[in-house]
Amino acid sequence: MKIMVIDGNSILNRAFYGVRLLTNHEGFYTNAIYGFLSTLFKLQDEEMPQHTIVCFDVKEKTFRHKKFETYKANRKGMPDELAMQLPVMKDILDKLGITRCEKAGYEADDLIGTISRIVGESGNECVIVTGDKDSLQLVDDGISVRLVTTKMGQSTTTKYDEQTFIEKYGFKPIQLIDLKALMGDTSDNISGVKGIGEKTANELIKLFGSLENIYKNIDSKQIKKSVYNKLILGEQDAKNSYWLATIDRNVPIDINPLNLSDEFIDETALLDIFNKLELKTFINRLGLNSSNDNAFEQKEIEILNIIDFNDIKNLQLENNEKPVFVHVNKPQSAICVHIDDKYYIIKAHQFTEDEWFEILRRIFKLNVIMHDAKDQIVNLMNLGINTDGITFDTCLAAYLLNPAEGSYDLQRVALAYCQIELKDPEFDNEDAFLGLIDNEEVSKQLAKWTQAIECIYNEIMPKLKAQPELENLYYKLEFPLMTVLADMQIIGCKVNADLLREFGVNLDEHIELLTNEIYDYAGGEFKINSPKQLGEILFDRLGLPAQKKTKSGYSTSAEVLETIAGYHPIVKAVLEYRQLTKLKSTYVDGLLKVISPVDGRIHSHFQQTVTATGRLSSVDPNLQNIPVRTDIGRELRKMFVAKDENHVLIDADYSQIELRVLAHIAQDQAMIEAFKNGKDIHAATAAKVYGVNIEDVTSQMRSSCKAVNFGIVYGISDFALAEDLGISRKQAGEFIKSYLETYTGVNKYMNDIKASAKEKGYVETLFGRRRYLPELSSKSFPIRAFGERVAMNTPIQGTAADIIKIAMLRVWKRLKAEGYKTKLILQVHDELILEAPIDEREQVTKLLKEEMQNAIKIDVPLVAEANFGHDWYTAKG
DNA sequence: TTCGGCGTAA
DNA sequence: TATAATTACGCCGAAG
Repeated sequence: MKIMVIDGNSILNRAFYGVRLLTNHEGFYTNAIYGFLSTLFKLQDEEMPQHTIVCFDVKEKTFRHKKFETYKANRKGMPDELAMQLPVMKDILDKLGITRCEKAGYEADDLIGTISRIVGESGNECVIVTGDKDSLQLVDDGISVRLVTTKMGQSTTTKYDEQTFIEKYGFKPIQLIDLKALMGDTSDNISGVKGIGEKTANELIKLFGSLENIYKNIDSKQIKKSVYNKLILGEQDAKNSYWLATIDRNVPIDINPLNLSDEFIDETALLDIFNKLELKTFINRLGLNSSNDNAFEQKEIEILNIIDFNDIKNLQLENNEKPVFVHVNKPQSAICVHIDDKYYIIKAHQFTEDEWFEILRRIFKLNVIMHDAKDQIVNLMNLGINTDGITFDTCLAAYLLNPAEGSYDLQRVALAYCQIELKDPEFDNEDAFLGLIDNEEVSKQLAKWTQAIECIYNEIMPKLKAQPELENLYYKLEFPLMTVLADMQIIGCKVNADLLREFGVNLDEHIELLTNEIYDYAGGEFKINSPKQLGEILFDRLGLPAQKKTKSGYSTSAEVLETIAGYHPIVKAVLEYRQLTKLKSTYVDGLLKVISPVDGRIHSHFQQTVTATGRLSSVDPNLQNIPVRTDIGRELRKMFVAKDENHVLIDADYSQIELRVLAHIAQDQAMIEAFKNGKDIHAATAAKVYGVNIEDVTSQMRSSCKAVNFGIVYGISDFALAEDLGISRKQAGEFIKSYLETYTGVNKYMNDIKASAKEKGYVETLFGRRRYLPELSSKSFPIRAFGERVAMNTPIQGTAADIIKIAMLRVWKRLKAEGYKTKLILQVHDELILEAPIDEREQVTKLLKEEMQNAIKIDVPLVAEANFGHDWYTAKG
């Protein structure tokens, strides 16, 4: 008989850190469970044991802790993402009919030691599975260890029996205890003998065999004087360490490993659990799914390489209502079209350019479903190909179902929803692709990726339908918006490159002067942009008072430098240097790099599946953080210009959109009233909080209230407000208190939303955009507190994002429908920028303000203000 | 390559 | 108890 004993905690840990974080769509983490079961099933297949036992540590202190308080004292608890998986893991094992073994006061190692001894002594075979080398001491006749290691996400196991152990280590397994007694083990906080490391310990063991024998022969000439001294000094440590490192093989365990009943597998329960966890591979693996709705997974992929243009015609691609799954590879040079159960592979190099365009034209008339279609739409539209056929994007849907994932590339989504592991493409650039072009692998890989899209679609559709508001958001807003964003990306924004270069030269001159000035003050050259070197100069060499520390040294942030600017002229110079080099490197150089040589315009990518709140983001370059607050920074906006003298930029931005949204969501009558009366909200707030007439509000009072108004939206704390306003924490606390007494509705909303988030596990915007908040059930206070702030902020920021997206879509549609030449070119969270022919300016401005202000009806007016000019600097007003 | 520190925007 | 404001992107230096 063969028994397999698994160190549950050890394998679960390895699985957690070895498999990247996976969750189901509700945000419940599943990666450790996934990894554990993969390992378990793989080893069961390989070893074919009659029975499997999984041992777990119990939370309580063990007999080792009781004797030595320091034992494993430096161990940190499990992260919450892992802790939440543990009880579910145990439940799965129970339902699999696998014996679990736990005993208070003992570690899993001791249970394994005992079980393996009993099995070994009975003449049966025992295989131990663990990720912990300590257990190797248990290796004996009939007892082997499979040591699991994880490298780059792949787990591999090495099998040790007595012979292989001796070959590798040169001594017997049991002598590992002696070795550890000498060299110690930092991970368990076992001291060993001070000053003796791995090398000396190994030599001693090979010479004397055991700790006991070393001390018996302590006067032997074979021991060097220095080692002798260390051994004498550390004798007690060595003995204690020996005791700690020894696994107890005589635990009074509650099971009899030689008489285990046959495993009963509770299929119904397992099916339910795996469905909830969205771990479908295990459903298939265990054959739990008799109805077999994943027929396509088992089906051989039928690949048809299309090489003759006439074949395209024969495909009867026209007028096909059925969904067609399409995947285009990265250099747009091959496409896979999946209809019914066939996969058509079409490679560009086998056709003339005209033929290829015609093929694309036909394909994208079909009812096409893709993953991450926006960049493809951009490419196709640039080729003049109509993409109206595209009806669904699985990437966008995955984002809406859980916008906090961070990344939604096909590989990740396929793994999350279908447990399909797609290999990295071997041909993601033109050369590599041409090299492999006729390789059958290329076709196969394309087909597999396309198959994954179908699987995701089948998984995601019911989930989207189950949330009607989200479904509505998807079809009415996000999906159509994708085309708007593609359009914006194609049009881009014209940049005056000459002016930009000139500005850069100017900056360089100033930077040069500042650099020399700083070197003079510092008494030598150094990298001013290195916080490390700068910190040493300022705080060590010049002896300026350090304020804050970071993980790696002194903080040199602008905030810190400003407080010490009076002490030494170098500080001001550094601050100015920072500002100018920032403008030069990030903006001047950064923007020059991305001006298209074709049209002299910048084509930023507006990303739709990045932020957790529903906002857009902008990359390559980021046009949502072009400076505006300082005069010198704002100069950059003069470089963003309308296409010629017959055009202007029109810039409209919402006034206080987030506070307005807050007033509405919180149904705060006082705040709603203030907005309805068209008052300056910060001044109105000050008047109420300070109890004065609005005419008597000082600029000081207004600015304090402005800070609180901002802070409230972020989930304020007295600490942060105190920092911001430069007042005491107590004062800040009282200030917040009187603010919340003024706006009681806001106060109630903040409490209610936290309670509701905790209860439901998520928060929503006005339009049902949802964000899950696993942070709220964390045991760690900072993480929980973060979750609460996010709960307060996301509905506000997210609703504002929804609103401007609605406005964008309507503006774009009206411009098109009413035949304007004006184009929507940029969005900056609460601001839209159009490029308009001068003669359309007035009408289009009216249209723009109208659509922005009427995007939705809420209990406060939405106000948008518009300006225009030849460049962004002027248009911003 | 990847990470920390910093700074830009809403 | 301990922590200390939301959402992003990009550059530099330093460590790997």
